[in-house]
Amino acid sequence: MEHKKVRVRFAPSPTGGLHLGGMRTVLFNYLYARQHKGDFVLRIEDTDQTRYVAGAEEYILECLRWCGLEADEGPHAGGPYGPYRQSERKDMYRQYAEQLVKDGYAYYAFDTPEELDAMRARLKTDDNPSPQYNHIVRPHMRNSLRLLPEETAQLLAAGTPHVIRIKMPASEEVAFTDMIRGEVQFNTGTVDDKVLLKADGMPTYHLAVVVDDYLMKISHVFRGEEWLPSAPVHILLWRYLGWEEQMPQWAHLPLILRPDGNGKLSKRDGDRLGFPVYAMNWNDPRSGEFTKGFREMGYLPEAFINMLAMLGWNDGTGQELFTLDELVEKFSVSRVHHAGARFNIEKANWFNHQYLVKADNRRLAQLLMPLLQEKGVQASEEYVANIAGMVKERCNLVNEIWDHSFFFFQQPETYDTAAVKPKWNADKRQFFLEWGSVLETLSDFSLAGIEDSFKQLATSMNMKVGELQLPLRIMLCGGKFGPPVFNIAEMLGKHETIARIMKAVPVFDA
RNA sequence: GCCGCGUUGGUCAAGGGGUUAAGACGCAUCCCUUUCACGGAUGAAUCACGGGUUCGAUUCCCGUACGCGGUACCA
Repeated sequence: MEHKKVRVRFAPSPTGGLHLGGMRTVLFNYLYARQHKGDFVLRIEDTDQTRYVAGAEEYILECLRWCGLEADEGPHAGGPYGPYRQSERKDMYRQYAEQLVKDGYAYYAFDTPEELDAMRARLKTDDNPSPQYNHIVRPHMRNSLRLLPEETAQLLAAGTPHVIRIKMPASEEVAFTDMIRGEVQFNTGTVDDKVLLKADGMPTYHLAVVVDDYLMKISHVFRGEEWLPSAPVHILLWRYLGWEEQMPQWAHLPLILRPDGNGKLSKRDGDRLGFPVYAMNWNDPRSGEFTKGFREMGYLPEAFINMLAMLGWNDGTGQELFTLDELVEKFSVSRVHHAGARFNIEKANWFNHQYLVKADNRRLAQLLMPLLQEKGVQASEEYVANIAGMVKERCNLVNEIWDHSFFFFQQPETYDTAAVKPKWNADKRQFFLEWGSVLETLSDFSLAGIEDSFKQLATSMNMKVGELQLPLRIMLCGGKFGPPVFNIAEMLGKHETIARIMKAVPVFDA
């Protein structure tokens, strides 16, 4: 068992956008697999036909691709343990459920949804708000445990709709060692008789995970903490199916919580608080609802991943910036925090800033192109790259580069005159007019050339350089922002610089 | 209700019987810069509560409180 090859899986259900928590589960699976030279499998858990959403699977694949966390096996890549969509494996599950019935670990239940509702309504009290179908109530329901064998046989023969439920022992301790939490124990008496096979012949999650993890030789399961309560069901299934020796090791990851208040982070929180929750834009074909994702908001995938990794894990040294390779090398399950972590968009922005500053300018230019096109701007990639390099350190998101550099692409329409007018006078006006003609004849329109001419003229006119820089900035940008002024002038080029000065002077005069 | 998992500054968190209880984000002040940012410096701010155990508990044990998760023919 210790020598078993590491095989992990990410098993989402294709029902909508992939959010933060899901992506972090992907990450941890990926890190563990790579670290142990194992396999990372993607399995689509689409056993609920009613929740199927067109495009969700492709969307998930694209999210993994964006982050560079692609699976080795899956519906997209194939592999020796396919098919990797549970809907395509439908026929494989029934036999296991039947075997469990035969072995006395499960039973047929013929209760209709209405009968189940009635049972719950009848048993519901303040002390027991959600009655379970368990060892206490099952003797009173329509199932093969209570019915005579011939009655059951008859119902079955007649094709009566039925499910197969696991028969949880009345009181047995089920314990296991969670890789993150250590010893965890449950009493089976508190767990209900989960449905394993639904009336439509599809397995539920509980049966499908166990069967598929077994068939796909999964060695370690990383999943959200919300699955912890159903772990005893899964463990019993492994045991009842006779596969306990092959059972994977469990690791229940802490949840990612809302930044404010209480509860698990949801898409709604993002909408309400104005930050993304999904990895990429998601357009729900059913509701028509559109949700913005990290990618389109201008986050870099490496920053996104780094941020996700630090949400619940750290290496103990205080280091916060890690490349994917470093994470692969340093990740350790024992250092995963036990408690849930509140998501903090400010910190996410800081991570992105770190990577944005380090990012290659050509790449930033390419990422920016769609936005520029949207703004109706035409510029060469080289020009955009230079500009991105100039302003990126004052941005958190790729998309913010525009907000800090738009004046490179279009002349100011309005000016922050309040910042210049109080100190605007004839001398300054004269200075800019003269400097304009100096620039005309300037052969060396380089940063140094521009700056020197500016300073020389200022000195010769007995004026303070510092007091002239702000007006110049406002002439060129329209306001008090942007990179160092002379850099802007250089980037704009001689003609544009002069044009902007001449355009602004009368505005300042007015 | 029941079951499970948690609880170190506003947030992410290190630490783990004796520490001035790291670091990061954010915030504040200052320096740099006649824009903004970056960078630098400084600062405010934390061991949920109550019992044990111990010479000594933030750290170990037990309770309590609080939070979260689960309690579907959803995953």
